[in-house]
Amino acid sequence: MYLFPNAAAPGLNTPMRHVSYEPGRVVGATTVLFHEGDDAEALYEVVTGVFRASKVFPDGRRQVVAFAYPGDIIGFGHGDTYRFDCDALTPGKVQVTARGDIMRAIRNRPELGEKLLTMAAGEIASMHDRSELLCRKSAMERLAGFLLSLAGRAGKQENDQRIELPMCRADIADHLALTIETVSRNMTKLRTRGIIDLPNRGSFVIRDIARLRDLAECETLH
Amino acid sequence: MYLFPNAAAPGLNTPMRHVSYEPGRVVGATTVLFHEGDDAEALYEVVTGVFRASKVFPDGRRQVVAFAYPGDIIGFGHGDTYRFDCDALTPGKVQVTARGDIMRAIRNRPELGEKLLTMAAGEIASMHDRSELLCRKSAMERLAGFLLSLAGRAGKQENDQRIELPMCRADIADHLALTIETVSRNMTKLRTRGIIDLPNRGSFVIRDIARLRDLAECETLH
DNA sequence: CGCCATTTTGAGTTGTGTCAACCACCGTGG
DNA sequence: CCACGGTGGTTGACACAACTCAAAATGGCG
Repeated sequence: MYLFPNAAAPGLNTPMRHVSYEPGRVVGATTVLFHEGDDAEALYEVVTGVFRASKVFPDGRRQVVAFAYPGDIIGFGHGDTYRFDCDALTPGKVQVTARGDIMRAIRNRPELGEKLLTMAAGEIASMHDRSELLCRKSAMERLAGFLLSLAGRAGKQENDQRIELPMCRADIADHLALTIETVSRNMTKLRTRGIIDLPNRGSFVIRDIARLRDLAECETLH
Repeated sequence: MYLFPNAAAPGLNTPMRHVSYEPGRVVGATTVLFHEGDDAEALYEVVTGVFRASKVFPDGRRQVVAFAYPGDIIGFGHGDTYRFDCDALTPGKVQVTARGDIMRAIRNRPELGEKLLTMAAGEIASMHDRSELLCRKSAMERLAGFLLSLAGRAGKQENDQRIELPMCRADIADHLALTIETVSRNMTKLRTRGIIDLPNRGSFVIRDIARLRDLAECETLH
């Protein structure tokens, strides 16, 4: 993931913003923040919009590492060069902090280093969960879990609220390590069972969040 | 993984050992270093032997997170409590460092915090590779890659050298997210094709490392 | 309205899991 | 020294979820 949900390190955002006084950068949809292999010069905090971190393998397969929502920080945990591409799915705004500023800040304020280590630990834990998700869960469990995570990020945990789906099926498929056909079939299944609605391509509505949660957890309800 | 290969942070081992003057702990096979949920009080550096980090899920399935060889450090990247169990596959020796000592050392020497962050970045990168391995690779690619990684750790990159296989099939299966039957079938396939030998349960010999590398990389050679 | 990209649906294939039987190794005890 | 029992490993038959290839349908946009 390489992305830290802000909850992972409460209180860290403030000191980080103080490190640098860049005004923030406004970007349009499809704007590329950086490519895999570029010098990892900066950290990006998503202010508005949705960003996509993805990686293309030699054989052409693609892995969408993460979708970054407001509050997420992109670019931490790389070495000298970025390990994936990052671009904008929607118009948005990012707060840019130079890498060097971070390291300098750590030297002056060791407790900041500790906080970053705590963030790293949280990041590692979430990668753990992700690798469990990818290797042990069925297509339906993955999709249900994904839709729930979108609902959580949007702060819409109730039934019947419309939730944006800014990524296309191919993005979802590459994120969950499935094919677009499998994603589509399971979407349809959820819809015909009355668990979700698909009013149009760019959004969905959870009609029965309890059953969706069951599907995300349990092997045998598909 | 939560384990740092020593290569990830050259020069870090020395300062870490200086933090605490514990003499090292000798343990027998099957000794448990810690359980999931225990207070994460210490870091363990493997001096000799092979250790296993694993996690059991509510439904009884198990994931072997990593195998730790001499030089690897176990216990970093957890929060307040360990996130998996760790026990010894063989008799061995570990160097124990109290967690508090690490954090104290960071306060006094900020550059140590930077090093640890670099290690964390390396750790995150290896988790990345692992999640690619688990979700995009076939059983044969996984197994071939696993055997190659064992050869690498043992420093035996040439053909016809006997390499220890201290873990049982079930451990391998749970590490690669496969069943023991699938592991076994692919082992047999490698043997009948003359790519490896299996002189006994506890070891293997690579007969044709070039072909093994091809299998670890390429989708279509199985 | 009509075009094009995206999504959905359908039909058939395949790799891996499941369940079950069998085998081989190895320590134990007579 | 060998028979025995048990654990761990291998092999076989079958099932099924997800993939592949192909075609149809949908939706957005000029």
